[in-house]
Amino acid sequence: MSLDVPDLSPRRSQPATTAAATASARQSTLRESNLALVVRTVAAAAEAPSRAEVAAATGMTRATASRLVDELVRAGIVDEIERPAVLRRGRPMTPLVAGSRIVALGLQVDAGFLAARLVDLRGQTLAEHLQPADLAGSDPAPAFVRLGSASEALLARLPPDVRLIGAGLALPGIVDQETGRLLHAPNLGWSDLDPADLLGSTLAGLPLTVGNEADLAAATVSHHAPGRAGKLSDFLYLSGEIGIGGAAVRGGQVVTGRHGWAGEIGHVCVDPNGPPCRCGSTGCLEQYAGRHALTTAAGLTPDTPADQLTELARNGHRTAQTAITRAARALGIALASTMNILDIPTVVLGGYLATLTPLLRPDVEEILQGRVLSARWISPTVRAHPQPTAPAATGAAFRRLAAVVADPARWTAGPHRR
Amino acid sequence: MSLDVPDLSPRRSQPATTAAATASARQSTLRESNLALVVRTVAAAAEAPSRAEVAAATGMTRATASRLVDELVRAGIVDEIERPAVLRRGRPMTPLVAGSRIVALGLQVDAGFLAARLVDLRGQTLAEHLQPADLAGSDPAPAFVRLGSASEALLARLPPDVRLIGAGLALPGIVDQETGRLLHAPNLGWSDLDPADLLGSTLAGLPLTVGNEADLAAATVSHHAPGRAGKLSDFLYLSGEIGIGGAAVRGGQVVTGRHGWAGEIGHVCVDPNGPPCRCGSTGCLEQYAGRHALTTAAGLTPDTPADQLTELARNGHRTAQTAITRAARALGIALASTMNILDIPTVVLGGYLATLTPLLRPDVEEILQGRVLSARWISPTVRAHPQPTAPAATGAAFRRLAAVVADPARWTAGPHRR
DNA sequence: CATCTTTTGTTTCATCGCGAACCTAAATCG
DNA sequence: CGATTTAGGTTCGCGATGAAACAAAAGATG
Repeated sequence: MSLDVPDLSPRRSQPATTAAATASARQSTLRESNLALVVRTVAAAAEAPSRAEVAAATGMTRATASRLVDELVRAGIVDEIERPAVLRRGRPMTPLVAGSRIVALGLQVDAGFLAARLVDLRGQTLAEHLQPADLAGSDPAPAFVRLGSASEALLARLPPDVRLIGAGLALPGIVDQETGRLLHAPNLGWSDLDPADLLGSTLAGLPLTVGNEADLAAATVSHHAPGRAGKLSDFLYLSGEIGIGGAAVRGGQVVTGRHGWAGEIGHVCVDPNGPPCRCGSTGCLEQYAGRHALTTAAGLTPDTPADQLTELARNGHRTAQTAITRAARALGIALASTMNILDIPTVVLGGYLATLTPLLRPDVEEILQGRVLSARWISPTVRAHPQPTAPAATGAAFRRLAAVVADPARWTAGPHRR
Repeated sequence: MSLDVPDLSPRRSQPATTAAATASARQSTLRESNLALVVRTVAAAAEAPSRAEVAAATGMTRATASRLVDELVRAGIVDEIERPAVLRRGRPMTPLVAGSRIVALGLQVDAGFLAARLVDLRGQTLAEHLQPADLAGSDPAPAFVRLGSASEALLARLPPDVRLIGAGLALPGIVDQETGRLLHAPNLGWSDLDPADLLGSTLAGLPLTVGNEADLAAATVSHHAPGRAGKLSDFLYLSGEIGIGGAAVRGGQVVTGRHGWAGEIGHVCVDPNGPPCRCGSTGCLEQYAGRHALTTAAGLTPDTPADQLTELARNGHRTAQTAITRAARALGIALASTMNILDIPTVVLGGYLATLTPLLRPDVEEILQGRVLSARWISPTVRAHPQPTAPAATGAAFRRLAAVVADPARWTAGPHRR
């Protein structure tokens, strides 16, 4: 079961059908697979590799690797860059990197801001548009109109030779993966709306995928760029502005679940007799470690920044300390349950929780050590991952770009499939 | 990302390596993939298909399907069976089924019994050996010796033409997937031992995989036979004799986690102030809904059978009713957290919990409806799945046989790889 | 400075696996 | 008995990769 050999088995991306009615592999499938392997290899490499290095890394002959690279270069999915000044003996190589003319649009709607960002296959931001906005309880339509015109402005300045391959949208709520509808966003007070529809004509014709904010933010922790893995490939991710968004990453892939509703660690029950949550349940983690819950428990205004809370606690502010201890305890309990379910002993805290990590970590790790079944063999760890603004917008773009890495044949000039 | 096209990408069975250093696909890979597809198709089919039907189901030409089937028949992985009496017009077909001469040995050690079972690729039990045993707190060595001689007896009576492809062992505890060691089995009181070593010479040379009992029992819920999916492909599974074993199944695959420690739903925290658990934590689900906890709370002896408990509760036995309500409440809380993490709204209760399901279900489902975020769109359901004796032994055999379905080329006469 | 060595990348040809078209086998139907 | 229908085999061409020789472009060396 663990061969180091390619697996031509059918994709299980959609719910498994009853029978094993999946397409067989043919010669062209072989080529598609190897094209994808070359793109993955180029994208994942720390240093721009040559054709020969790609061949060595993949086990292909130089001939095959070269043929495939040529096709990818023609399609703009891989770029040849200037050869380096430092030369070794032998014919100088032609360094290969991911194509900078393959671009996706990443969008994010948050309770506090709107973001639109253009990202290329190398993971670099070409242009972005960020604007603060107080959207909690607002009418959704104007927000999407604003986001649409921001996108338009970005796209207008795009050089003519880039290929815009799609758009991704991150939303802080429950999204239906099939239809792309936002089912419920408690912090915004929005329910059952179709973002693709509300964004309107701006993005007409551009394929749009909608996803959960925490899931997409987590993707920027696990990946520096599309196809380039970060240091961590297995971790739980918690982020939150008002509530707590959660995601689980396994093998570098975000665990979205069949409908896209997995990873809601913020609504793991800490204490069934605890305070009521907006979600209708009681004692959810969010009610202890959410920003709102935390600042309120500390006797501060809801929008007190995290570093101020940290400073107060460090200077002996008793209620602040109690609130943080309470949050740490809740985090420990909820994360322990999550780790027992998922076998992922690493937690990454993002957003304002990243700032609080030094205060939270000792208590959380102690509780995890006592409550996680496998702690005796692998000690659970908590770490912070400070994010740039609107990481989920980048993550949304990554998700689209990852499709090019996974199946580049769809974007080459080759014979069109389906 | 969701094409109905085979995916030749490398297996991610082992932890993702840093770079994308995976083998490229070659012609032989194509063949291996299509061989596997044929085996899957034959194994999954409800009615034994002909070569032509295999071709139609997979999208291959009849020529290709026929070639591949021939090779599989030669290797004994697929069997041609007698043509049916009822004939249609045209040349009669040759029905194909999974090979009955490919056999695996499934073993299970439980606190209450030992089991050894020979299962073929069709999922049928060829022979089995079950014996009661009170192993809690016992010395592990004699138990494995007994299991070894039971296996020996089974293997001795095996016809000479069968191919024994391996053995699987189910244990009620934490197992290290890499090494196959049992790290900790609280109900047995065993720690850190090597089952392959203790089973000794009997199975020498036979590859042995060790797995968690609940994970393997869940595999028999999701699959009727190796490669033949059951009705459910996404569910949480709970079983327990003394404690509660848990497993999560997603897309027909048991979610084992990176180290094999996932799915420990029995140790999700229901109430941080609850009773202490053997695992070192407090308020685990097991302490409310485990058999021991349940019978004790009902004021009965620990080994009271489930149907007797049911009868008492139905006849108005107050403490029995209270105990069951308490268990249902705990199940609701723990399962709600699990569902929020995994996006799997179906629970299957096995073992003695299956018997109690009629009493538990109303309360559990009501709590789930209130605590699961996605319940408004998909209502969580609880169902029972009564199992035969030692289901995990069958599951352990299935796991080995599934390797043949996944990669039949390793068992054909073709050129040996690696 | 001419030549050797080394490494990259290309070209040519053989091999292998699948698809397409045609052919044979074995049954029912008329 | 021949026509029809369906299962399955045979032959040949195509496409993709591998192997090996070749061409290119640099430093190393005398």
